This record gives sequence, C-alpha cells and structure tokens, in this order.
Amino acid sequence: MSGKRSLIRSGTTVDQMVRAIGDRIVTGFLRPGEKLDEASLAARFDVSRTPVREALGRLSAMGLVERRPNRGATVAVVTQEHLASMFESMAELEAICARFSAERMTAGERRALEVEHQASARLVQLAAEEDYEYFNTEFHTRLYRGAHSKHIYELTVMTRSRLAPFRRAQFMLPGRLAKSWQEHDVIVTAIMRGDGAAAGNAAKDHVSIVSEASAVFAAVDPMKSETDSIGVSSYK
Amino acid sequence: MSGKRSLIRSGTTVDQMVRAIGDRIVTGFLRPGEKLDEASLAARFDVSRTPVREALGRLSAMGLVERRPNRGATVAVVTQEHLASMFESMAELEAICARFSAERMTAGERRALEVEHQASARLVQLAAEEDYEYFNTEFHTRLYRGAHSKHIYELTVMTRSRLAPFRRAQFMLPGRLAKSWQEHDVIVTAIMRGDGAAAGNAAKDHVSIVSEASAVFAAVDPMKSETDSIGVSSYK
DNA sequence: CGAAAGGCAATTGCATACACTTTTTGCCTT
DNA sequence: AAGGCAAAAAGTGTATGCAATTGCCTTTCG
Repeated sequence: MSGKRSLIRSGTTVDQMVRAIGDRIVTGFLRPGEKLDEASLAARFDVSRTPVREALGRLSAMGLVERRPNRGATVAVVTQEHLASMFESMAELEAICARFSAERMTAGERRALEVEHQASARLVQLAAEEDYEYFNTEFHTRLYRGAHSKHIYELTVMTRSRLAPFRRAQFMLPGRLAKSWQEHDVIVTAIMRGDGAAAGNAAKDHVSIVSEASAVFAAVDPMKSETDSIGVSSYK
Repeated sequence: MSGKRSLIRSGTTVDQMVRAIGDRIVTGFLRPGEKLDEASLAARFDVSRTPVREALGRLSAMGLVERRPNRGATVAVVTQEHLASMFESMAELEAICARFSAERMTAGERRALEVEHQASARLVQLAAEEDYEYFNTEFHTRLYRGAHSKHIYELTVMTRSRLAPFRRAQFMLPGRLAKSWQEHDVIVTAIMRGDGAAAGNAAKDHVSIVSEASAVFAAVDPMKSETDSIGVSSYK
C-alpha cells in the first residue's frame, strides 16, 4: 500500500480497525447481514488484510460480526428473540449490580451516586437529552462498579455494549427523561438504605421499561419485513 | 516449515491452536504469568506465526491469556479477588438459569433433566468420579439451555469455561459426590414443581459450595506464596 | 561506583505472497 | 430450455519477510 495511516488516531492499527469497523456497525452505517470483505476493508482503511482479519476476529468475539470458516465475515444479525434475550440478561445483570451496590458500596461511592443523581435532575428540567444520556451512562456505570465484582462488571459492560445500538432512541420518547429519573430515584433510595432486594427489583424494572421502549422502535423498523430480524440500522 | 500438521485433529489450524494452547493452560501445563512466545509456539506446533497470533487473540478474548501491545502474550494471572468474583458471578448466573428453567422448561426438557439426574445416582454409588463429572457438566448445561435465553446461555458458558481450571478438583474432596447429587436433587425438585425462586436459591447455594471447595485447593496452592495470585496450575 | 544514555538483540506488528476453499459463470448434455 | 458439471474467479487461510518497538546490555559521564 502507498499512503500513510497518519490521519487515524493512536494505538495499534488493529485497535483503530476495531473502533472504525465497530463504530460503523453500531451507528448503522454497515447494515446487519452485510458482507465484510477483507480486501475491501483493507483498501478502504489503507492497511493490509492482516490487521483487518485480527479486527474482525475481535469484533466476532464481541458479537458484532459473525464469522464462518472459509466463508468470510458478516455484520451480526440480531433476531428479535436474541434481542429480547439480551435485554432480559441486561435486566438481570443490572439487578445484581444494584443489589450488590446496596450491600457493598463505600460511603464515598454512595455519596457520589446521590450527588450526581440529584444534579441530573436539572437536565430533566432542561430537557437536555444529550447531556442526560451521558449522565445516564455514568449513573449505570457507577452501579456496575459499586458491585465490587470485576467479573460481574465485565459481563455487564459487555452486554451493555452489545445493546448500545438499540438503546439510542429510548430518550426520544416523550416524557421518558422524567420517568427515567424517577426510576433512578427509586434505585438510589434503595441503595442508600442498603436494601439490596429493593434496589435489584427497581433496577430490573428500570431496564425492562427501557427494553419495552426500544421494542417500540424495533417494531417500526423498516428493515424488519425484509429479514424478520432487527439490525443495528434501526435508528438511521 | 517442513512437516505436515496431519496428526492434529480437523478444523482450521487456528481452531486447533486455540484448543491446543487452551488445553495446556487449562490443564496447568502452561503456568500463569508464563510468557507465550509466538515463534516458539509456532515452532512447537509446526505452523507459522499467523495462526498462532490469531489463536492468542481468541484466547485473550476468552480471558485465558493477557496481551499487551508490543509486549507479547502471557498466560492470564487470576488474582484471588478475581477468582472469587468469577465464582460469585457463576453463582448468580446459575441461579438465573435455574429460576428461568423452573419457569420455562418444556415438559420434554423437564423429563430429560429428571431422568438423567436419577440415572446419575448410580455413579455416586459407584464412586465414579470421572463419569460423574461428565454428567455434572451435562446437568448444568441442561439448566443453561432450559433458561431459553441465548444471551444468558452465552454468558454462563463463558464464565464456566473461565472457571474450568479451578473446578477440576472439586470431586476429589471426600463425600463431595453424594453432596453434589443431593444439591442437584433440590434444584431438580424445585424445577419440577415450577418454583423459580427455590430453584434459583438452590443453584446459588450449590455453586457457592463448589466455590468454597475450590477455595480449599486454591489455599494450598504452592504458587500462591510466589505471586499472591492463583493460577491454573493449582491442580497439577 | 552508580546512574543514565545509547546501541544491539529479540520479539511483535504489519505487509505481501502463496495455497486452498468456495462460489459463480458458462458451456455442454439431456 | 433446463439442469448439471467444470473451470475460472473471487475470497479466505496460512506462510514468510520486513519494519518498528521493546528490553537489555554496554559504555560513558558525573
């Protein structure tokens, strides 16, 4: 190849490829079921096939692409059943994190959770969807960390990343912001008084509602009729 | 390279490498923290470095090896905290599977579970550790499948595979076989009567006991004093 | 004598070349 | 005209070579 790959960010070439391809999948630029040709990708990003192959391998491990021996890689196609299964798992994992957080969070962690949560109330009043989504991610990450269990944290973050494409639109539903905050409030209250069971139930309900909100968008997905499956392009 | 790779089993070369290296890690032949040199591994298995690299990438995704850019790969070192975290996660995941199984298993699945469970009683009487371990794996796999949730299944199987090295010795403890069967019996009974909560609690207790049994072995691990961490070589 | 800087060997990362598998296309047969 | 077979083209899997980074060792200066 001729040109440099100077315009891409730092890190190893493979890391950049994982981010680049992963982003295009998550944002729906690459559609589910679409074939990922190694040579084309290599040419597209001006690298050789070797890092492309390694990136595809990692993305396959992440569940974003599917690979069959000697038959190449395709953008993972997520069926309705599998999507439901992932949301269900997410609800259970969040419940575990909330329960453990209620039982194990340090005083500092509890305080930080409470402070940030209260601060986010302003974003609801301002209807600042973008900022609220950022704080929402932070909030949940605090719960995951508060569980003080590295493996649970890994499983939860992994599942969340796989669901990322399907959660984008949740705050576009009218009144979702305020409802989300209220649900957070129930979780926080339970955690502050150390009630693990209540925190877990509240967290599970919270995710279930998000799941249903996303299902609304999935249902009107124009791709659905085509393949009877829902892909990451749902939000385009 | 000169020779063929005909003596290894079928599948792509990378698959074989993953199995070969993974087995050596799981069985403790390769010790935690040990450096995995690409060229040496390639020479050892008579392949080029390319499939070795890809295999190391997959094993890294599995959590069996750790990789740092430009610094090569090493056999993953599992700290006591992380090990405890994984067992804890396993207990929660098994609980979820058992609960869902109680609620969702088909009549056929319930029958098969019951039949196989009853059949395994003979293995306890015969003190057939090897065979019982096989049935034990089958039993738990039935629970994972019975949850009828693909993602939960994936998370559970993944966690189990990462814990595999640490579960080997559990049945070597005196009386563990009979106790294991009795614990299975509680789970099966709860599932048969559709009591999700009871099945979940029983499953959680079951794993917790396994965890403690493994902790016994971990505690006497000779490597422990060396690195203050527990590796897959515990059972050699 | 110790510490830091520079060079050297070893190893990883990427590119390219080759081999094998799969798929497609075109021709021949029925 | 339709179906099947064969050959070529496309694409993946593996091997090897080269560049770049890392860690160690030596050397030199304080």
